Amino acid sequence: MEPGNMHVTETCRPVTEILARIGDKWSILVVKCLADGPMRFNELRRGIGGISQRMLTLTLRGLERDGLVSRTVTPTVPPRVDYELTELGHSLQAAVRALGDWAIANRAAVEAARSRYDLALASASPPLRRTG
Amino acid sequence: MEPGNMHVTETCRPVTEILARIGDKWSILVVKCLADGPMRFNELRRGIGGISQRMLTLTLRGLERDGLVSRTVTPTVPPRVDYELTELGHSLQAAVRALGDWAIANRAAVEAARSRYDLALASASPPLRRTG
DNA sequence: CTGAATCCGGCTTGATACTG
DNA sequence: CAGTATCAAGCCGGATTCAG
Repeated sequence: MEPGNMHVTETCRPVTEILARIGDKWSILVVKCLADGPMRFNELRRGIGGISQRMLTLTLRGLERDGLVSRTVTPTVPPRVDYELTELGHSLQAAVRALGDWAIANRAAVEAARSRYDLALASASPPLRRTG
Repeated sequence: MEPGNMHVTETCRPVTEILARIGDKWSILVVKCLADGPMRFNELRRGIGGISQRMLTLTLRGLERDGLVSRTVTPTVPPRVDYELTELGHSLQAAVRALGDWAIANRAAVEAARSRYDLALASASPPLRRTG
């Protein structure tokens, strides 16, 4: 297996793995949200919108586990917990931006392709569709 | 909602969408596999390894629908179908590479963080864990 | 305020069998 | 070779409830 001829799976495993982490429904949103600075739990919750308490907790735990986010507890009477992007987290955010740029730049193209595909399908596949 | 203060969800929706497409279990592998040139169905299947016929079909359909992959049928006796990255697909592949580079560069750091986290958890959370 | 525990429905994935 | 159809299993995510 010389370089340049290695199996695709080899080259991709890391990508697939990181994608498995940030490819879920909320991680990216959380990371983006934290990009501007530390935030508290419910601040994040509101900032993201639509995320359940459970999923925010789960997402945060996963991110923390992988060293992307740090969690700071201030044991005041109403407990205060701040989440913040680690250096690793920030570097990831930067890498993700490339994907974001692509997404923004090509959003229209993708949607157009999608429409074309769906339309072509609709006028071809339905059983017994005739010209009349 | 002035720029610079727009809701995170706004900025991220495109990213989340593209992530929903390529964030599944196989899309990235397929795209990477096709990066080197056109491939036939079972070629891809072997090249990826571990993917079921069904999932390859589904993944390919999705990619084709979004204009990332083109499908060319040659109606010979054993049918021949070639899949190829479109220009759009290639551009995506380039964007994804940034993420891939990050993943490769920081793989160790992530795994280390993971181990640390799991270890810290193991020595703290189990009910009634004592020093003895 | 932050978070854990539980219950549950749905989507995604996979195994298998069948078709052209 | 390429693809579809069907069915079962598992994980994900959401709502709700309880706790420190």
